[in-house]
This record gives sequence, structure tokens and C-alpha cells, in this order.
Amino acid sequence: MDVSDFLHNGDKSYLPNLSLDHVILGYEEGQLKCLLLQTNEGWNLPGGLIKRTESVEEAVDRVLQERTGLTHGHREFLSVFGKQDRSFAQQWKQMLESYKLEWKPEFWINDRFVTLGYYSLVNIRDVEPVKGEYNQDIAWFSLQDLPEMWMDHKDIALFAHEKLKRDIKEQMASHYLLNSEFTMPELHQLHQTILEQELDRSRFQKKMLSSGKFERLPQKRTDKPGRAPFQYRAK
Amino acid sequence: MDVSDFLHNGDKSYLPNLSLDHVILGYEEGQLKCLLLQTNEGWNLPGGLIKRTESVEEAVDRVLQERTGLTHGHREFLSVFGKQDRSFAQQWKQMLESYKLEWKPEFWINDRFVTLGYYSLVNIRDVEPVKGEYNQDIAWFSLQDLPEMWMDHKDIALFAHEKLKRDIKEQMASHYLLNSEFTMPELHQLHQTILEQELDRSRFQKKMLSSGKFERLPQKRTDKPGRAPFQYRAK
DNA sequence: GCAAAAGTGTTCGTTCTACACCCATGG
DNA sequence: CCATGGGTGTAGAACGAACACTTTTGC
Repeated sequence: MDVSDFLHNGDKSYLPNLSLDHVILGYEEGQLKCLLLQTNEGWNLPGGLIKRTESVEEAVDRVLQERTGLTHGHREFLSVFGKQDRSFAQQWKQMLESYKLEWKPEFWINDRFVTLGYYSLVNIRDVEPVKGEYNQDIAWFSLQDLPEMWMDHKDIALFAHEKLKRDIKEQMASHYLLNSEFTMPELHQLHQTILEQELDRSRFQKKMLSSGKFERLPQKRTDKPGRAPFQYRAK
Repeated sequence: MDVSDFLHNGDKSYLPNLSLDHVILGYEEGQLKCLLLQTNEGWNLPGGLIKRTESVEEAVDRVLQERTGLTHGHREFLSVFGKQDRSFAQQWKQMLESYKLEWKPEFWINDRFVTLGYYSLVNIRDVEPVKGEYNQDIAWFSLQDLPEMWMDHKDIALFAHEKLKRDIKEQMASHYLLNSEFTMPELHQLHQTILEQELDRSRFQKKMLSSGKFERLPQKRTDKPGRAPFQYRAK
């Protein structure tokens, strides 16, 4: 910290705004989906500000909780998004005016926002999405078919997909997108969907089992023709 | 972004302060070193604030340039450090008073700082360290022997070392710590120092050469007994 | 018993590991 | 010619890829 930076600038207006954007990912009908909020100005990612009484990670978890009710999930840091021109003045103006609220060009919210991107993996069947006070809607969108979004929000969502592709090759977190008890064919299909490529069944199964992070349950399921698969649970 | 977050809080004091900390790494005498600044209150990492006219990455590069004169190097993001209690009120008080400057408890600089940690790899022989206006000294310290530092700055420096250990196994960036022309034994010794473990020479050499990122120079060096090594340069 | 789905095996090739060996140079 | 340091080669283990095969179930 260079002291001269703030001694020559008496107030905090010198600093950029800091926000969070949270790409909440679910898996349904063979598709990877993310949760978006609608305002008058289009769709955007869930996000928010960091309160003085909470850590950055607590704020990220709070955003998840506010929109999904979930108190946990698999959270991962994405990236810092901090270009010079990353400001939303027009969007704020139109949004506030649509709610008959005052907007002025000198409002601090018109300044550049540096945002911290995170993603979470959740079980979409556990989620009852809750829209915010100023949202018109909240909905799941396939990552293959995202609507128009604010500023760089679509980039952030797609960045989350790319990061997830890298992460699942090392970590064993993809099962957070499934029920707590799942089968290997389900996990196999999930990985193929995320990676957008075919994976050899045999190799996939051996790799997952040899990781030692799953325990096989004696139960099997009985519904369709064919052999009943084992169920697994993360240890 | 939840609109209610700011509509109920008219000013920016709601937001945490945002800063940068930059772990500038060099390599000398078989040791990995980082550049630290001294104030009355002890040693700390180079860092600073993000100006309204620059992107986050430009600010990171500016910090590097201010302390080392370098306009480039290998920059890598480390992590976000944003615990609730990450504030420096006591340090600011003592520092400002030692310079006969005013300090008040309500100054915004006393609030919590969220900081973005980065590290850079530089050739220590290219650097002429420049201390800041309010620094008493600037110096290279071995990561094995860091002094007492502000708050979590030692953690950030050691985190950079851990991140570097992971990064050099995938990227080919370690040569930024050496001269632009270097030998395989030099690079081998560097990797052993960073990873704090012995690496098989044969395998190391084959791995480096098969990456295709280095070009062999016909020149050799002549000084010590033994065969003269080839020199290499990053493509 | 046949098709479909799940699970396991087999073969081959590549890469990793741990050395051994060869080359170049100064004293 | 030998000690020192640099560079390459080789045998075995481990891992990954591609595909074949066996097991279990519903109809």
C-alpha cells in the first residue's frame, strides 16, 4: 500500500466499487443451466455487495442463500473482472426510473465496478428460486441458450463453464449437481454434458472408482430394461 | 446486483476498501526471494489502490513498474483476501503519526480492506528497487527467512510460493526468473529450489525440451571444468 | 432368448521413473 | 587421464485409450 495514494485523495471516491457475481449452476434434462434474474433492462447474474460485517466468502454464500435457500454447495472462485469501462450507468438509470426512483449521474453506483466472479454447483431439485425485491423474474437458462445479459455477464457465465471443465478433471465435485445418491451412468452423462465430448464408459468408471472418493451402496434401482446400476454416495 | 443493497445505503461507505498486494519474486544465490517495503511499522508487500482510469491488471502492472522499473514480467493472480477483520487502523495510526500527519479513527482507510493478491516473476538482475515516498527501505528477502510483516502479508507471500509450485508444473514461466538466455542445469536448479525437492536431471531435461517452448542456441559457455552446456531461450 | 443397459477385462501404446552410460572440458 | 559437469539412453512400472466381452434385467 503506497501511502501517497490516499493522502492525496481524501475520500473513498478514489476507489472502484466492489461487487460479487455468482454463477449458480444446476443440471437438468441433460443440460447445464444457470440461474438468472430479470430486471427491466434484461437478464443478469445474481450478485451483490460485500457488507462490512461479513467476509467475501460469507457474502458469496449469502447471495446463494438469498436466491436458492441453500446454505451450502460447491463454491469456486472464478476470476476478477475489472476493466476500466465496467460501469452500468445506463442500466441503473433505466431501472431506477422504471421504479419511479431518483437517478442522478453523480451517483456512485454509476462508477466502474470491479467484480469478483464465483460459481456454485447445486442440486437443481433442491432449489426453489427466490427473486429479489427489484426483479421481475428468476429462471434457469441452459448455458447453450443464454438470453441477452448486462455488460459482461454472459462472458462471466461462459467463463464459469470453461473453469468447470478444467476443475472437474482434478477435483471430484461434479456430484454436487446430482442427488446425493447417484449412479455411474448418471455421473458419466453429466461429465459428457459439461465437457461437451464423449467419454469412454469403462475408463470413466475406473477413474471415478479409483479416486476412492465415492462409496458404493448395496442398493440398486429397478425401473427400465437392462441391468440395475449401483448407487454411489460421496464419502 | 441486488438493488436494495444500495438503495438503503446512500453512500459508498457501505463498500469495503479494495487494494492490491503484489508478491514480486526473484531468484538469486539459489534462493527464491520477494521484494518488501519497510515502514515504521515493519515490512509489507508492495501494493496499492486501483485508480479510476485503469483496469485492475493495469494497476497491478503499475505497482510492479513503480517498485522495479519493469514494464513486463510474468504476472499471475493469486487469490482474494477478504476476511472481516482485515483492517490496518493501528498500523495507519502509527505510520501517519510518525510522519507528523493527522490520523482520525473515522478515516476510511481504517476500514476493512479486501485485497487482490498477485505475484510476478522477474529477473532480479534487471531490477533496481525503488522505495515509495513513505518507505524507509526496500529489500529482497528469502522466502525461507521473511521478517515480521503486516497483518496477513506473510501468508500472502507464502501463498504465492505454493501457487508457484503448482503453476510451474503446467505453465513454462519459470524462466522469467532467469536471464533471457539460460542453461538447462540453471533451470533444473531453479525448479528444485522452487519445489523444495530433487528432480531427476534426465527426466527434467526431456520434459522441458519436449514442451517445444525453448529453442537451443548453438552457443555454449566456457568457464568451469566439465562440458559446456547449451544455452536456451524461450520461444 | 433377445435387446438394452451396466459393469469389467484385455490389449496396446504412451508416459513416468530410476538409473546407467556416454560426451566434453580443465587441470 | 581423470575428476567434474552436461547430455542421452534404456528397462520396467504405471497409466491412458480403444474396444471387446460378460452380467443383469424387462419384455
